[in-house]
Amino acid sequence: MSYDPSQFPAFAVTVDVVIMTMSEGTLKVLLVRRGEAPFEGMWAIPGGFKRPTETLDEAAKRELAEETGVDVPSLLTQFGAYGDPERDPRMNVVTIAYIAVLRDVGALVAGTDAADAGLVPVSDVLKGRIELAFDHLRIVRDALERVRVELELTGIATAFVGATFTLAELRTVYEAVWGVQLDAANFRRSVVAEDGWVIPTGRRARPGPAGGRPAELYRAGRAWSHGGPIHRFQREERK
Amino acid sequence: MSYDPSQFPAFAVTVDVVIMTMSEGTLKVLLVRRGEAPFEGMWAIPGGFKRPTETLDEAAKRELAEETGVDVPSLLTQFGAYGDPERDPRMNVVTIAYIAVLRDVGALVAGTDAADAGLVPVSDVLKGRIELAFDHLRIVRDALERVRVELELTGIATAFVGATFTLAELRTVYEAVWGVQLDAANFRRSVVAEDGWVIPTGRRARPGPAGGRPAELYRAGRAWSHGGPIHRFQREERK
DNA sequence: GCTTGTTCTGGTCCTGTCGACCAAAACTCT
DNA sequence: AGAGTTTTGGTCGACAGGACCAGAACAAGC
Repeated sequence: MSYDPSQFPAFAVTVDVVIMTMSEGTLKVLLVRRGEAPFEGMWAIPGGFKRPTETLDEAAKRELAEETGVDVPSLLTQFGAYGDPERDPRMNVVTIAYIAVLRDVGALVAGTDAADAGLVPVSDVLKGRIELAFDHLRIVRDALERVRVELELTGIATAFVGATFTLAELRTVYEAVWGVQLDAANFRRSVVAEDGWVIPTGRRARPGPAGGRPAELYRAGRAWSHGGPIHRFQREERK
Repeated sequence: MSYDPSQFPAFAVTVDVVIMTMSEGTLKVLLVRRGEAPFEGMWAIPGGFKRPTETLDEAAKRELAEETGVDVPSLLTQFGAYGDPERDPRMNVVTIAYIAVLRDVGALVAGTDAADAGLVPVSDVLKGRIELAFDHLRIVRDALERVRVELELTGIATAFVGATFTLAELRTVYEAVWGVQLDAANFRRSVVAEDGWVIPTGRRARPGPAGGRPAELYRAGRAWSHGGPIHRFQREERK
């Protein structure tokens, strides 16, 4: 606790944002291609320096806006800090990592220069099929684990889908994030039973190319802070 | 993503450790009294500067050892980063916050200068009966919430008790952290049913001053990563 | 128009879990 | 010995969750 304000080790502080989305039924993460050394040309999580005048949350929000143009993120959660001495070969950098969960940002990404930004399946990153700069692999791993927990504890699931959605869409979120298969009927019962979480709009969705009965459209109700309708514990152990 | 290594805003990076323990049946937090400005004489969470050569986890471990002498913490978890521009009036300080859960450290604290370290009930801090320096109140609040979640998801409960313990001791941990009342018989069934989590030693504990049947002594088995024996969801809603 | 295929919706059944409650066991203290 | 206390073990009922089935509502093909 010896505390000398004039003499302290200086660090660079950055904010990295793991932007996750559902696309084509699988969980994807937004990556950018680095234009400079070190790790030039390699994929990385978007991020940048924190400014002295802003809070960490504000910095994350700014980085997200700069990268995707999304201004009001439905979910932006801090989940970890990384400060290993050798994580950046140039200097001492401590980074604060955030998760942003967005509705499909495929259009946004396509709008930017397609060469330096892309949506990549999370599984490809975890399996090492895509190598990331710095310790970003570890950050993505931790982010996924956090999303898995958050999915059970909070209303984060609706952040993956649009303003209105079918229960089948919502179900694919759980299935993709947890890597499980859920019974459509049972899922429906659990979600609808949780009072006030999803609100029927009365309208119906257009069936997909394969036909099928049109699904009811719902919109997100209040998000709870504890205890979602779907739990994953037994599922994992038995699988 | 413009990234100029030679020109970046410099920050001080500190590591703060919220040390929690069970004492006299209630949840307590270890606080130190500040000896210097700002906030001189006020209670604060122990912490200090991160060194450029160590990782964040190592820094937290070092701070914990310096403060309590405990070298092998049963639990030391990073749970948040705080970097509001005005959180330290002197300069830009980003702090990484850790939780350390320890078996009763009352003896350790008594060993140090009693004037500048003390175990304080967490509830007193949350209710504002004890004012903390910086944004440490918020940090303690977040720490408690994290412990509550962790208690359900991991084997953290055994970190609060000693090497061997009775199920009644373990039950008071859940009751104190969650603020609930649990049925002793049901608690026992749940915990013992979880295979391999607590291991009976065959020995028995001495009954307390009020007498009563002597309880079996257990020791901690493996800690699981997901899905503890006790859940709190319905409990909270009904209470 | 009818059939087939697909998807969503609603229902039943069954098992396991969890809380409430009760009773016996094993100790201390008077 | 008896009262009080705490642990341990058991029963019972409510309820949630998963497996499974059937009907409803659409598209596409013949």
